[in-house]
Amino acid sequence: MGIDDIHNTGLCLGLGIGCLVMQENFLQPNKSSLKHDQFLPSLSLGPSHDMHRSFVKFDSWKVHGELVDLHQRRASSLSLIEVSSFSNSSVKRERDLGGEEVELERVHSRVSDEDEEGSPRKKLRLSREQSAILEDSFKEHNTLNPKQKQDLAEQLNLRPRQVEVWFQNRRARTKLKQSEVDCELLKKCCETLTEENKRLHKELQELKSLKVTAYYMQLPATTLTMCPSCKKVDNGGEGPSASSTFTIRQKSHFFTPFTHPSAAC
DNA sequence: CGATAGTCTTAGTTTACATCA
DNA sequence: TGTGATGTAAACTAAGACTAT
Repeated sequence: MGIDDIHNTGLCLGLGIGCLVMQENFLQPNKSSLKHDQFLPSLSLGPSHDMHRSFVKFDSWKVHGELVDLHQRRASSLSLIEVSSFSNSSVKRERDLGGEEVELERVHSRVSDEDEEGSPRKKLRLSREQSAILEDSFKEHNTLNPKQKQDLAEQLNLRPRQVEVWFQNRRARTKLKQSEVDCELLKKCCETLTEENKRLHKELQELKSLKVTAYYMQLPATTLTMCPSCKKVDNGGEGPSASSTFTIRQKSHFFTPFTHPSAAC
């Protein structure tokens, strides 16, 4: 049973609201307390990164000062940060937040493929310390402004380009993980709907057989509106048109009462 | 107000390295 | 111990959005 089948159940609206409520709660977190490593489940199928993107952009500007402190503290506790750069780079000037220019290393793709000897690039493996500091930084904000990038690169003995790439890949991994979580939620939602659909089909069959029995026994139509939960009989129906009376009452009376029988009576 | 260049991000891909059967 | 398959992560590319000039 796929997602398309959910729409075919004819029941997805009611249960879908449950999902939407859940989604709404997930998508409206208290943003100021949201941690980047605690991603909230979401059933959103559309592109949802725009809101998140604008949020993290704001966040990265806001906490810049704290970030530097955090990293300085962390680095001071480490005995050694390995030097892990392999490739050449060209130098370019990038504008900082305030418009002042900061000299940054700028790596152009093909240049970085070769080291000084012109041999093919060696693949960098970040040390544990480097990874830990990058993770800490990512928890603070998952994007970097040029100044933050430069500071982090200096602290880690990496090129700014390497820091930038690490953040790009880290964001991609986070997104992938979140997709997996979303997928699991959708699966569970689908299973729930399938069960509900089966149950309702079964009830429908029972009601249909009850109706046929009543017709052949020539019982009054009002008998058919008896609630199966509380056994009360609704006397409101009148006239010989047993089937139409029953149909209308079935929809209004029997749909929710199975989950909340007392509320129906 | 439209054109252009520069920057940044994402999605997808390639590639080097580590691990395991 | 050597080797191929596989997974992971660093690095790259292309395209689109946005902004400043």
